[in-house]
Amino acid sequence: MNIQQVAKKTGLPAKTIRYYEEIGLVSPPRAANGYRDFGEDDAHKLTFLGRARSLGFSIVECRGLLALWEDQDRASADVRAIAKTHLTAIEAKITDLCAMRDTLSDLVGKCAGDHRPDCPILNKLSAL
Amino acid sequence: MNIQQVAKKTGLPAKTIRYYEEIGLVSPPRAANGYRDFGEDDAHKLTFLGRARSLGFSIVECRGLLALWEDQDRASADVRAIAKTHLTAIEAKITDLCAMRDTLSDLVGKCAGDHRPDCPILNKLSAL
DNA sequence: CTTGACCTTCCCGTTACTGGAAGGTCTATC
DNA sequence: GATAGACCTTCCAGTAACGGGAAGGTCAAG
Repeated sequence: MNIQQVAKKTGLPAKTIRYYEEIGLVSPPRAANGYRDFGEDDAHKLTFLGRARSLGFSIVECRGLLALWEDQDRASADVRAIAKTHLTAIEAKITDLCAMRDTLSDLVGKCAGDHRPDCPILNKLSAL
Repeated sequence: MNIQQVAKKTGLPAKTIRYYEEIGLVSPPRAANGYRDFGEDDAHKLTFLGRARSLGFSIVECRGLLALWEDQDRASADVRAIAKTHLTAIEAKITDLCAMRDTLSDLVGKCAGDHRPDCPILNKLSAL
């Protein structure tokens, strides 16, 4: 498979796949002409990576998950630990964003949004 | 005021303040020895920036808010527009993260997390 | 044999800083 | 006056995870 084909199959941009090769997440063999020649195993791995990334796992975490995925003797506890850490981080981010949203939503609600210069949003940001 | 003093006063790291000067958000005068010499106006501006950043506004948005803040003839509608756009982006991000959280939370709940290799998390990520 | 769609590598740009090195300055103390 | 330590300065590099685009090789079709 050439890179465009595996891109289509996995849903990842070709650029991303090249990048993943560069950082050692996949190592497709090369054809005689120098083109990457992806096998089903590579495609499967890339699909795995795409799913993990879409769940917000960082590249470092993905590397860890990939290693566990390929280790037949892994303990599910190790996978669960990575996922739990990530889950906690996501929850923290959600909490942060919700606080921002609440404040902003409140301010937007209070701002007349007309031609006049008086603005509760700016007032809040510049309050002493 | 020297940079450390204004840093303490605004809660921003000195490095960040230098960066804000570099990108033109503030322009403190220099003393004879070359040190930045912040006035109350600079400190106030930096406080404003810190608050806006803590609400998740990007630097570009902050630049816009700052310009409006300093424009006595501004229309509150312009401020409100920036805030609403940002609010929408935040809400989208929250939606995304909540979806990730739900999926992950479900998977973590299903994973035994013991010494055995069987793991619903990896199964989900590698499903064909 | 040419066109167009692939493929390759390489390098820069993105966001908003952070860390660190090399070197000048100020203040206090001995 | 020397020195130590706490400031200050600039500049350079790195972060996460790619995306854009240039320059150039390859392949299949007409």
